[in-house]
Amino acid sequence: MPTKTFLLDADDASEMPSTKSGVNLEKYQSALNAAQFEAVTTTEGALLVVAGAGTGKTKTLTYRVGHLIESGVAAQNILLLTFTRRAAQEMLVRAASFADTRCAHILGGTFHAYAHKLLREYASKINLAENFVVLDQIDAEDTIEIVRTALGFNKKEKRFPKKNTLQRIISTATNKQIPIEEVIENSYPQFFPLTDDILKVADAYRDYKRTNSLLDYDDLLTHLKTMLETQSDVRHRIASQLRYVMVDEYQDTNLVQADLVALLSSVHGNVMAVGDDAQSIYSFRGANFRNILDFPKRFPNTKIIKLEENYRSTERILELTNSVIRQAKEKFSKNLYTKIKPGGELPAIVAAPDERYQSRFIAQRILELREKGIALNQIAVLMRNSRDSFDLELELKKRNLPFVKYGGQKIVEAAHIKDFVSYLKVLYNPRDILAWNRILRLLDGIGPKTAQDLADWIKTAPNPYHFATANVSPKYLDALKKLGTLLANLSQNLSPLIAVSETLLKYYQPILREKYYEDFSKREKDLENFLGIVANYTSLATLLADLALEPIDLSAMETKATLKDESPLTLSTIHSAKGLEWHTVFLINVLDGTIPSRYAVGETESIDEELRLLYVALTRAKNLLYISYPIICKGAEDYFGNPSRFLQAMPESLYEKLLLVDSKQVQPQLSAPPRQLQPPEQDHDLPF
DNA sequence: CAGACGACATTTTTT
DNA sequence: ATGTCGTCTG
Repeated sequence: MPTKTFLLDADDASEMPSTKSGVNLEKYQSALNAAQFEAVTTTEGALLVVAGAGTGKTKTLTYRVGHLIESGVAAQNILLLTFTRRAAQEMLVRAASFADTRCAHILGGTFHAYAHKLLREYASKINLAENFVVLDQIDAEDTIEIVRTALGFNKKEKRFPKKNTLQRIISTATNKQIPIEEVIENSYPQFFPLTDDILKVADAYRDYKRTNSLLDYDDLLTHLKTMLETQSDVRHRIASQLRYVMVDEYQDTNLVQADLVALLSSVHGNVMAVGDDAQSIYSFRGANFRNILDFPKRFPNTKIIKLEENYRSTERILELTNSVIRQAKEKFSKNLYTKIKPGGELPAIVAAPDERYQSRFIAQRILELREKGIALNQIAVLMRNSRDSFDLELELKKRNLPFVKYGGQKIVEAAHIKDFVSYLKVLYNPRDILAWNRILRLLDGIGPKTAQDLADWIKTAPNPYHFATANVSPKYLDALKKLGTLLANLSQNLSPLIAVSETLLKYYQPILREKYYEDFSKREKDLENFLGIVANYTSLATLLADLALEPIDLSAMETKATLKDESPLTLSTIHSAKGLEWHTVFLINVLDGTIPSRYAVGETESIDEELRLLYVALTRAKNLLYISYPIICKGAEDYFGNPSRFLQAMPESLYEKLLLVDSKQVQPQLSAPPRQLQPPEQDHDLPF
């Protein structure tokens, strides 16, 4: 007998929180200012909160969750989309502590993670294998390489774009929702004559993903969007459940994500976006700060609330940051002010003779601050590029200052971790062609071609672990059999996961030593730490999904593992510092060409984005702010670096200059001597 | 066809 | 400093 589904409309009348009856609003009123309070209590309809840096954006979201839960809304009816999982968890823990433990159970996470969850659930609705594989960026590049080679473009043209360029072109087109031709024309004019071939690669890549059930990051969003657009019953089911949808960092969403927000909130229409157009720093990922301006157009009758009172920074810091954002060509109407932190120390601009001096200055200043009782975890060093801190890291290690670094290479992107994870992937999904490809090439005598041939066999083999039935040369049959038997045995019993991993590590270790003989011990330590992460998981599926969707910073893992007592100092890229704050912030390498990045120079739009990036960095500081750059930079040849053009445009009254003088080499002062800083006592061990 | 070696270019930021 | 490409050898 055929069964039909009858969809009931959301029953608002009966589910409605008994308006504010059970909620003690005084608690909220006393903790929030008027604008924040309004944002928290405006629960119905569309709401846009334009929140300047440090104006209590997170607090507002946190309290809003608390308020909804205390009003009787069930946790599974609230969705909070954030930029990182870290951000979501922090908010939920906070909400749980002041309001109700149920706060911890609301739906949420990143767009990608939430999309992933829904797609697993509804995969069958869009002809997607339930055990589809999520490709991280490296996987995506490797896949593109496979189709590129299959198309023969690897030898044909000398200057054919490389796999990561191809990946970027394709991804940019998706994220900005523009044709690939346009991306090439705008950003990669040198490849314009090859447009047709690039399009062929893009098509082949899409087909390859579809036949092999592979989804890259962009697919997670676009597949969900397509599903919600075309399957109205699914959309209705999902959106009915989501009575309240909240989106953090809306200025960094792209068009696809904006569409998703609309689709997810299409039944109830209770959607809140929080963001700051002045802090939009992800245009390279398709984000457009104009999205936030378009929000009211997309959702008619949007109520707009502005948060402009800053609680984070001192008046001196705010004056400087306000002047920075005023340099933007596209102006923003924002006027941050402070009532509670008047005055303060002038921010300092530090011209260090070279990078070594810069590092010594920072290390020494941090030690002084610690003496004064500022905890290390209240201090951060920020930089434009992850590698800008290498010299400083050496200095910090030398002085035994513990630090955690965020940004830069992700643990799963390191080749040896990727190798190891591939074994796990093959256990999870024996048809994971990409993972097979990787681990097969680790065997002696198997190169790209043989690996590809074997992968083709695996695709249809009745038992992919049973290589005896494959038609392979005896040269490597033994090695294959050994691998196959190991995997077959492990797949019989996947728990405990940590035991499986240890067995695999034993198998992989000799390969690792052979392949990376130059630095295998460092890599072995990485793997050891990685097993520590694995130990927290019981489900292989969850582990693999988390690795793809919430990549862990390699060095963060490394340092966390070695930390003992003192809570560490933070080193972070500006991008990874979003939403965070510290008592003291150092921003290093503020050079023209670094920030603004030399790749951004030329276009007003990208220069503005670099300026916003600087703005984000400076607005992280609560009390002390140091901006530094080396005068002499090292490269193939040493050269004179120019301070960032943004610094040169700052009014001189808003900062003080700091000149570093080595205590051993007292130099004659040229003009009025700025404040001097004494170098460390133990400088005798420095190479001067 | 695998693997080693040398030339060459190439360097953001992240889910 | 690193990865990628082409070329050569076995």
